[in-house]
Amino acid sequence: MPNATLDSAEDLAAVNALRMGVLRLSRRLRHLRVDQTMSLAEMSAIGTLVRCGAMPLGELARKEHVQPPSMTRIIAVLQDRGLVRLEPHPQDRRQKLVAATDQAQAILQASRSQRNEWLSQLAAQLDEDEWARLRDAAPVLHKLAHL
Amino acid sequence: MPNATLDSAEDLAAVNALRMGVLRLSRRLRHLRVDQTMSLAEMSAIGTLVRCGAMPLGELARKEHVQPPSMTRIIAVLQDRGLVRLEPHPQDRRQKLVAATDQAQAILQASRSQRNEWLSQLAAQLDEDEWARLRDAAPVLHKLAHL
DNA sequence: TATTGTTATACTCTATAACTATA
DNA sequence: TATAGTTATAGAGTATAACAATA
Repeated sequence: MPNATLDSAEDLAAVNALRMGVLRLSRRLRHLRVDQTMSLAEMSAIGTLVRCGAMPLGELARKEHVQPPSMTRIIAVLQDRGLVRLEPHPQDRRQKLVAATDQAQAILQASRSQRNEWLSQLAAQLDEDEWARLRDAAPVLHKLAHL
Repeated sequence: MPNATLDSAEDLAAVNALRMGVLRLSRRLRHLRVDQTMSLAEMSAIGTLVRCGAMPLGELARKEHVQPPSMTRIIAVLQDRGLVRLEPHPQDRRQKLVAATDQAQAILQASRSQRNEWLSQLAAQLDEDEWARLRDAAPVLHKLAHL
């Protein structure tokens, strides 16, 4: 059942905290990224490709909320590093299917221990209740970003 | 009591969702900002000044997690628009105290109805449980960004 | 004619290094 | 000598507009 109103003072305060928290955290994530040679946008694109499978460049751009020219550049970098490969679309020769390589999958896997280390340091300063709230909200954030 | 371990598969999955959700949402927030003429960094700086009161430029830069030269530029823009004023530090003539003006406070107030409208549209597509999770996590996100 | 993706170009935001003024 | 802030400069990331190839 959808939430229709959402106009209490508490909701508004939460919205502000959410906005500012996301902004500041994203700025810090930029500096704390595990693979210093890969940008967040590149990491995110690879993650989506691994999770959802190969798709045309335009569709990936829509999923990542960037314009097609921006995705063209992101993909060019990833292709140079052997993390994605481009395949012709079987029915439409205008389109290019972008697919993550095995190496991309391996990099995502390898970075997990580093992510874990960084996150543990940060989360050690949260209590169990705070961490549980983040854990519960993570999939909703994800959904919100796609609405 | 601090959370020491944080190494379960569920935790790792939550970390990934959190990272990606924050990244994507911050990208969308950039485009959905209420005052199209003001950047998120500018909004955030004003919010901090209104919330915490006047402070030296360097301290504001640390709070916002940007370098001093970046804050110099942000403040210059805000000063041109009459949203902050610079005052000499009473004890140390090297420092400049940055203070939000009444106009800045008024702008924050005026943008609230617009924020509400945008958020309502988005939140109408979440159910009550999802929205509650975001509400609970917002202050933790805020804290996490400052750790 | 409409659509997919690319190229050319410019803008925004941020950083580092070098500098000035003050402590 | 160390610190607060500024100026100059460069880099990353993204966008819009114009273009090419295909539907």
